[in-house]
Amino acid sequence: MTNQEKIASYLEKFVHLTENEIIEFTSRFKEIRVKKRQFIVQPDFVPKSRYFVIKGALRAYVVGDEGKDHTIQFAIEDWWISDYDSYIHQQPASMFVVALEDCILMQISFEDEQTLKALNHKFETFFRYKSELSTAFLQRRIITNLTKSAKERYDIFTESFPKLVQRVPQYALASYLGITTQFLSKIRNLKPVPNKS
Amino acid sequence: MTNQEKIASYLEKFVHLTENEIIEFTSRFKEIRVKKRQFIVQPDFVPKSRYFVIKGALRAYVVGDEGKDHTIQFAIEDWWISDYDSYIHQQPASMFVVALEDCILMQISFEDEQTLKALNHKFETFFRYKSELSTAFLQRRIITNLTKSAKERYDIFTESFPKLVQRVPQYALASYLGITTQFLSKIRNLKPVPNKS
DNA sequence: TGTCAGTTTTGACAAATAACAATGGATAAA
DNA sequence: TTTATCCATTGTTATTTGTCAAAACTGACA
Repeated sequence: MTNQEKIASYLEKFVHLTENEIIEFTSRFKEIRVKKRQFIVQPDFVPKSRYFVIKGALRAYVVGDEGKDHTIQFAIEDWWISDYDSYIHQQPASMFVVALEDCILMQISFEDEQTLKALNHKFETFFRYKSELSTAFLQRRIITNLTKSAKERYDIFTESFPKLVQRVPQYALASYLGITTQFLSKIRNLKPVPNKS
Repeated sequence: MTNQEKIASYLEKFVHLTENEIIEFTSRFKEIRVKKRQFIVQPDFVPKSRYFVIKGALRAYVVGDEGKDHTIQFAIEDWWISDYDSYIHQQPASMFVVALEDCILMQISFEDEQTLKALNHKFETFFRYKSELSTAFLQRRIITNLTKSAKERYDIFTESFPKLVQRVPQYALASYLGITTQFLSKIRNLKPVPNKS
C-alpha cells in the first residue's frame, strides 16, 4: 500500500469520496523521513505543517518553568501530530515534537489544508469530524486526570493503548500521566498486597 | 437584540453569511428557560441537544467512584454546553449539566445540527472551526494541569475568567481546578509570606 | 567484548494536597 | 424573624506523590 493509499484508507473511515477527490486530497501531502531524536516542531517557530504518521512514533511535549518535560501527545501509525494550538492559529509553537523512532510521515501545509477545506464540502466535513473526535478525546483525558489516581491512570492507559506502552520510554509515559518517572517505576513494581485473610 | 440575533452575531465571528443563511441557521434553535439547580443533561440519557447560553451560568460535572463531583466545564453568555462526547456520539451521557443561575438557552437538536452541516458548506466550516477552538482550549487546560501547582492554576483561572470567578460557587471552581474546596479556601486566604529581609 | 550514555529502579526523606472534624456565615424557605 | 441548609473557613492529621541520590540495567557501537 502506498502512502497516499494509507491516507485514503484513513479518510474513508469518515467520508465517502470519489477517485478524483481522493487524488485531489492525497496529492497535497508530501512524504518526509525523520530519524530518531530529530525534531519536527520547536518552540518559537510557527508550525507550517501537520503530520500523518505512516510509520514510527513521536512525542509532543512542553518544558515547564522548572525545566521538566510534560508530554502532551504521542503519535504512532495512523495518528496525526503537530502543536495543535499553534498550528491552527499559525502562531509560534510552545511545544517540541520529536521522533521516538525513525519515522515516515506525510506532511500537509497549513495553506494546503485551508485550500482543501475550502475546495470541497466533504473535506471540510472530514476535518470537522476529526476535530470533534479530538475534542472528545481530550475531554476524556481531563476527566481521567481529575477523577483517577496515578495508578489508575496508568492502568487505564495500558488498557487503552497497549501497543504504545511497548514503544514509548517510561519517562515519556510518566510525564504524559502527570507523574515522575520514579513514581511510575514504583507503581509498576508494586507487589500485590498480601491478602489480609 | 433578539435571541436569534445573538446567535447570529456569534456566528459571524467565524463565517460571513447572507440574510437568508442566517435565518436558515438560527431558525433551527429553540429558546428554553431553566431555573437554578435544574438539570439539562443527566447520566444515562442520550443528550439530544446542545445549548447556546443567552443568559445565566451552568456547570457540567461527573461524579467519580468515590462519590465526589468533578467539574468539566462552565458556561456563561455566548458559550456552548452539553456532554460533548456523548452528544457527538449520541450515546448515554456520563455527565450532569446543571444551571447555577436561572438561564435562558438556545437549544439545537443533534439532527438539526447534522442537517445544517450537510446543507451548507459554511455551516460546516463554522462547526469545524468551533471544534478546533475547543480542541486547542482543552489542550491548553491539560498543559496547565500538568505543569502548574494548584495555586498557579487558580491564579491563571482568575486572570483568564474574572467574570466567571464572581459567579460560580467555590466548590465548583475547586473541582474544576482538581482540588478540594478546603484547599482552595486555604489558597485564597494565604497571608503573604513575611518578608525575610 | 567493553564502554558509555541513556534509562529504570530503589530507598530515605520532603512537599503538596486530601481527609476529617468543627465552626461560623450566608441564604432561602417557613 | 426563625430555622434549616448550603457553603466557606480553619486546624490537625494522613496520604499521595515528588525530590534527591545512588545503583543497576540496557543497548548501541568503538
